[in-house]
Amino acid sequence: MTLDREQVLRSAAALLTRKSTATMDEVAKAAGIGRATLHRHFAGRDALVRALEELGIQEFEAALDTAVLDEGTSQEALRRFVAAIEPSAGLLSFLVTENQLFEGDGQNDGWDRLDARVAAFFRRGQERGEIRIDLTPAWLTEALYGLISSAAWAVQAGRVAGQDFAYMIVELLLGGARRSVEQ
Amino acid sequence: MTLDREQVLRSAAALLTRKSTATMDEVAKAAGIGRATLHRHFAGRDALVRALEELGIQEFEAALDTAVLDEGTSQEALRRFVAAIEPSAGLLSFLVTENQLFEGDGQNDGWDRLDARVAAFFRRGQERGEIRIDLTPAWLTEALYGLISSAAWAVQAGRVAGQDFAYMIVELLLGGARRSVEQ
DNA sequence: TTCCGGTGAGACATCAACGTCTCAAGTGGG
DNA sequence: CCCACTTGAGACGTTGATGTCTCACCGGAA
Repeated sequence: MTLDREQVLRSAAALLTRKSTATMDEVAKAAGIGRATLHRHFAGRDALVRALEELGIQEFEAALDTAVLDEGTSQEALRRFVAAIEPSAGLLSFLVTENQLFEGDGQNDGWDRLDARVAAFFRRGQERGEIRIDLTPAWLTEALYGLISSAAWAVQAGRVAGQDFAYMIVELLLGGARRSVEQ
Repeated sequence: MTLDREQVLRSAAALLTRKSTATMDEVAKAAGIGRATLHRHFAGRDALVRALEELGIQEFEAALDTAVLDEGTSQEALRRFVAAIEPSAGLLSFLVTENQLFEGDGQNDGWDRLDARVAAFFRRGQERGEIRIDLTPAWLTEALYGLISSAAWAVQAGRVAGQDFAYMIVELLLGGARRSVEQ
């Protein structure tokens, strides 16, 4: 029985999303495999996290590709992206906080590439006059990540409905909470 | 030389904000005291975190009191609150993620009280017609926390300017990133 | 059937952090 | 001045997670 590496990473992601301090033993049990087997495929906890990082980056990138941020209005593009990233929101949330722990040492540069793509999206929106120019692309990028994490957590905690995930994020990020005059 | 408990908690908060997995030894060193002394005043890591939780709740509550959310428009009130919470943003961010680890066991009910006050603020805004009603108070509350955390982190990482802290959060949360017609 | 590679279970040593304790030193109050 | 109290430093045992290893087992391929 050959190990399904993908499936192991999936269950590890699901577990670590809920409990970021989970033990290697817990991760193994969650994947339905032995701890020894887990070690055979991932040299250690660090290696596991790095593999999850690769997975997260890959899914993030796939979501960006799927969304085709260049097409249509900023709102339409962002809505497509958030909908595409939703299944990975928990993993992303875990990786973001995990990344904050790394104090500057070898940080996967994949994140920089993704940050750049998202920031570029907001910048294009500004150039087309669809996005405010008094909020920097860097801040909008960070805010998007924060809202995705918050929404993922709020949904999991049952404080908000899961079906509203994309709507909540996009409406708040683009439209804001203020009730405008025309609506 | 009597130990300054407040000062110890401050430096612990500052350290744990940056490195949430810091050791008791690191916390002690950061506070300029010995590990034994730290243990004399906080029975263990849990006790320390709980003390920080108390501090965070207290500062959060103080910020809510300072802001007087009932007065003026929602925007003015929110701006006052975010400005008041800014010094505690890092600590809050740490406590929020720390809280997510606690799987339902004894959770400080002070958070519920704070959540209720914030949610009530958004609900009042909705009733006065200042806040959209298609975004629930619960989501707006979570989103506010997420934006505060994101902003605190982004400022510390040097990705955004610290002086824009309150402006960025309030403008994005209330106004949204979309460029409106009249502005 | 017979191998062979991968697996699960468990034993084992290692290591880092924890919590406790002791003791010398220093401070402040009486 | 002296004493009570607190601190800092370090030693010590304990715990929990880690990483490695062995061995029996099983399923698929020859």
